Parts: sequence; C-alpha cells; structure tokens
Amino acid sequence: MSSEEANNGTGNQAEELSPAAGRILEAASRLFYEQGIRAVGVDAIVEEADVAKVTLYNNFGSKDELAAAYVRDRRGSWQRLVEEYAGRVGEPSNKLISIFDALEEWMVSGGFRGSAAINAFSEISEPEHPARVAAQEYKDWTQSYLKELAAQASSSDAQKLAERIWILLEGATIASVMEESELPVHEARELAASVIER
Amino acid sequence: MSSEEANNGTGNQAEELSPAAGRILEAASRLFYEQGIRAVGVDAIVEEADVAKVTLYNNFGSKDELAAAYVRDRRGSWQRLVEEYAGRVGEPSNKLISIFDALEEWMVSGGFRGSAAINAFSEISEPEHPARVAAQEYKDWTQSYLKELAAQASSSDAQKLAERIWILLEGATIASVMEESELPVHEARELAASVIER
DNA sequence: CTAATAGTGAACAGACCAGTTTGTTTGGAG
DNA sequence: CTCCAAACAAACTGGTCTGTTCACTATTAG
Repeated sequence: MSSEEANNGTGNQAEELSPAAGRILEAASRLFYEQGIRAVGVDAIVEEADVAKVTLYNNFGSKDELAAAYVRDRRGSWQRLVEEYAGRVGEPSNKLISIFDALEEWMVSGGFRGSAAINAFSEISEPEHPARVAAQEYKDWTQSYLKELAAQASSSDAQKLAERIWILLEGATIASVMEESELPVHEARELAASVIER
Repeated sequence: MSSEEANNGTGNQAEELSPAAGRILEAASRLFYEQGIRAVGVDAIVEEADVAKVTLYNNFGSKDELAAAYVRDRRGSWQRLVEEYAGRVGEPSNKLISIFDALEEWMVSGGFRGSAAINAFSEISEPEHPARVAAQEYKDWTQSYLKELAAQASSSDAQKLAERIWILLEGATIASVMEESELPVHEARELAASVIER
C-alpha cells in the first residue's frame, strides 16, 4: 500500500518482473503473437528465453496465465502508444482520429499479425480462459476510452459515435492483416473523420 | 470432365460427398467453429460423426485439408445467404446494404462465433496451410463481389466504396462477437448507407 | 556464517495428438 | 455368384504436450 502500488489497468506490469521472468514474457509475447497461443509449446518459450522450465511455472503458474500476461502486455504497449498520439493533439475529435495514426505506426513497425486480443479471442472459445478474459479487458478499455473522448467531442450521441469508431478500428485492423496493406487504415481514418464531423 | 465438373468457387461441394464424408464435414464444421481448429482433435470429429478414422483420412487426406474444407463449406453457406438477400432488392446500392441484413440473420441464428475465415486466419499463421489459403479465398470472393456491386452503384470511385464496405463488414463482425450483441451490425449498416449515398 | 530466494538442468509422468496398419463387413454392379 | 469399393473396429507408432520432481548452484541480506 506504499507509493507506487496502484495498478489501475493502464498496463506495463513488466517493470516489476525479475530478469528471468521478463525474458520469459518477452519470448512468449513474440512467439504467441507470431504463431498463435495454441501453436506454441512451453518448451519453445523456455528455449527462446534461455530459462529453466520450472522458472516459467514459478513465475506464471501455467501456460494459460502466461498467455494472459502476454495479451495484457501487448495491450499495455498499445494503450501507451494511443495515449502518446492523443497527447500530441488538442481537440478531442482529433484525439479520436489520432487512434488511426497510432494503428498505422503499430502496423508498419513490422511483422504485423493483427491485434493480440482479437487473435486470442478468435482462437480461444472457453469463456473462463485467462487469455480470453484479458482480451475482454482490452475491449473494455478501448470502448470506455473511446466513449470518454466521444463525450468530449460530440454534443449529441457520444455512445453511438464511440461505437462507430470502435467498429472502424476493428475493421481496419482485420482488413489490413488480410490484405497485407495499410490502405484500410487510411480508409478507416477518412471515414472516421467524416463520421465525427457529421 | 463431364457435365457437372466446374467448381467455380461458389461453394457447396457438400453435395457430391458420400454420406459418411458428409457426416464428417458436418461434425468437423460444428466442432472447428465452436472450439477452433487447433483445439479439436481428429478423434473427437470421428466420434461425433460416428465414423471410422480411416474413413476421414480416405476422404480428406489430412486434418489440415479437412479444416480447409470446413472453411470453404462455411464460406459457401455465407455466399448463398448473401446472394439470397441481394436477390430480394433491385438497386445495386441496396444490394450492398443488404449484406448487413444477411450478417444479422447469420448472427442471430445462434452460437455466433464470428467468421470462420477470420478465425482461421487469426489462428493459423503458416502461409501455406490449406485452411489459411481457404480463408484467403473468402476474402477474395467478398472483395470482388463488393467491387462488382460498387461499380454498378457508384459512378465515381468504386474501389474506394468497396473497400469501405469491406472494412465495415469485418468490423461489425468482430465487434458483434466481442460485445455479444447485434448492435454493431445495425450501426455498421447505417454507416454503410450514409457512405453509399455520399 | 547462515538462511532464504531464485534460478539451473535433466529426467519423468500421463495425457493427447495425427496418422497408419490389419483384418473384417457390407452393399451393390456386372 | 462374384468382385469391388467403401466403410467398419481396434490396436499401434512415434511424437508432442503441459506440468512436476529432484538435486544442485549462485546471490544476497541479516
């Protein structure tokens, strides 16, 4: 309960990890994202992180929990990027649009395979699976973030505006992955701008 | 090379299957869609279809090929539904919008877990995997279908219009799955209508 | 010095996986 | 009646999976 205890959903728990645990999460993040959660075995992660298997289980408890940590880790990085882009502009309506700029940077930084949360959600159907719960958290954060900005930007129906931006964001992500092009992000950004300006 | 040989991408190869093979594809479709491709073992499919394991391998060759057949089967049903809805309206612009009505029916028919193609795409990263190739076919068909309608509906930039409808379609699908609600489909439909009428 | 903490490597358990083999049964077609 | 194709059951191969156990080592704090 001392100074830096509040872990209020805004991510980056990687700071408080031991070096070995950090390496594990790093390796798991890369492999899970590249190949999918079910496609990667713990042995591969252990080897990539250059770590003993026991260390993985001492730090994360199970593969499923590690997968959840991976989804949360990616979500944290995404949130930070989104807020960084939003911080560069003043108007709430421009903040909304800047999400698509953040998405473009996220994409072009190489090896884009879509959103870790969406992928986890598509891959895992068990409702209680930790990684699926973590993916829900991503959805909840994004939606409430959009709703907050929409309320500041629009006088009339903020809920509706937020919902529409959310649809465009998810659609741009999937379309970009399937087309292997950032064009859908531009298109969605344009469309979002026209939606905001009514 | 006789009469009914042309398999021109418009699906439903289930007709020409033996009873046992049909049962296999049916069972595989249900299980793969509900739980994901990697999560379902061939033994579970064999048991569900009440069939011998050898029969599965004689008819489909491998689990990967069966997974591809599953994606193509779902795609075929989706195409038929889309074209049925399009057939009910006259104007090309209304045909474009009717896709969202088809999507809504697709959704509310129960157990909605998103698009089999998107799920397969998210789950499988190997580019040459048969199921991933089948998912690409879904993308290609949808895009060219949209482009064709957009060309009939719009004088100016059909390519752009098709791209935007495609983004809205994918976004509505993902958002609906994650929210467990058909609201995003309505929202996307409205948005599509306003995009079409410029 | 000592005691606790975190890590190591290697072997192991037990389940599950895709795919194959073998020998048998069944239902038409010529 | 015979032949053939398709399906059957069940055992089996060889591999991979998650997770655990064990004996040992390095670091650090009191």
